[in-house]
Amino acid sequence: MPELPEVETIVRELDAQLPGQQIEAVQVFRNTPLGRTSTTVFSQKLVGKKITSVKRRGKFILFHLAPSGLLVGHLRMTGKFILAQAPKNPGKHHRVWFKLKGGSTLIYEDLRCLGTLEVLDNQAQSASLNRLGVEPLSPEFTAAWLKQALKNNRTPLKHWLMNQGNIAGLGNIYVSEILFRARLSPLKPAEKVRSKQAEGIHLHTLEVLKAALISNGTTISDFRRVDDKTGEFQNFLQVYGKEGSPCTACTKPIQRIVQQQRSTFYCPSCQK
DNA sequence: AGCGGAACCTGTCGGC
DNA sequence: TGCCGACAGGTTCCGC
Repeated sequence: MPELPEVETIVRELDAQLPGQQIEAVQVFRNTPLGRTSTTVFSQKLVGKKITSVKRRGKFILFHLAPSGLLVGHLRMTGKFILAQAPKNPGKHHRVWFKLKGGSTLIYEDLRCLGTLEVLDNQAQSASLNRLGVEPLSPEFTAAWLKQALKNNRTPLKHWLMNQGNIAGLGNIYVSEILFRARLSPLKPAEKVRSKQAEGIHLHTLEVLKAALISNGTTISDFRRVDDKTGEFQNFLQVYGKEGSPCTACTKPIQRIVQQQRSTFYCPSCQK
C-alpha cells in the first residue's frame, strides 16, 4: 500500500509521539507478520525496551530501541500503525498490540498480512535494508547520479524506478506520476534516456514526492495516518487510476497496461 | 545474469 | 443472489 510519502507521513507522526515511551507488553493476535520468529521470542526482545526514535529507510519503518535493538517494520500493501488510548477489543485485522507504559497502545494492523515485523540488534543485520538504493530525498540523489545509473541498462523505466535497489521508496503510484510529468514512456529502456530527460526524471521525482508529503500521502482505498486521517495527494494524481480519462495535457484517453504484473497508467501520446 | 511468473494473504468489485 | 475472475499502495523466491 504505502510508498515513501505515506511511510514518511506515518514515521513523522510516530516520531512525534513515541520517543521516551517504554514497551510494557506485546500481544500478538496473528503471527504472520513475524515470519519464522515465535510470538514468545518476538515479545521477549521488546518488553522493557524504550523507543528512542522512529526513522524511515526506503519503505521500511525503523523503531530504535534502548538500551539496544531495532524494530523494523514493512507495511507492504495494507499494513498500518495506529496509536490508540487503551483499546478494549482487537479489531478484525489487528495483528499486534504494543502496550506502552502510560496507557496508550501502538496497534499494528494488516488486512492482507503481507507486512513484516522483525527485531534486530542493528541495521546492518537486515539483508533487505542492505539491498536498498539511494534515498531520493537525500543529497546523494542528483541528476548526475541518475544519468550514470541509467546507463547500460535495458530495463524499462517503470521497472527500473520501481526497483528498490536503485532508488528506495518509489512505488506503483508515484512512478506512474513521475513518468507522466517527465513525459517519458514507462516502456522506454533506461539506457535510451537522454541527459535532459534524466534531469526531468530527477526534477519530477523530487517535485512529486515533496508535493505528496505536503498532502500527507495518497489515500486510494485504505491508507490511513497514525490518527486515522486520510492523505490528500489522490486529488493531485494525473494518471494513476485514470484509465479512459482525458489526459490533462492532450485530452487523449489515459491507458492502462500491465508491466511486471502491476498496472501502469500513462498517456501514449504525451509520453515517448 | 536476467526474466517471467508464482507465492505470500484477504477483501472488494464488476460481469455474467 | 451467487459464483468467478481480476485487481489492490510490495517484496521475494523459484525455475527456465
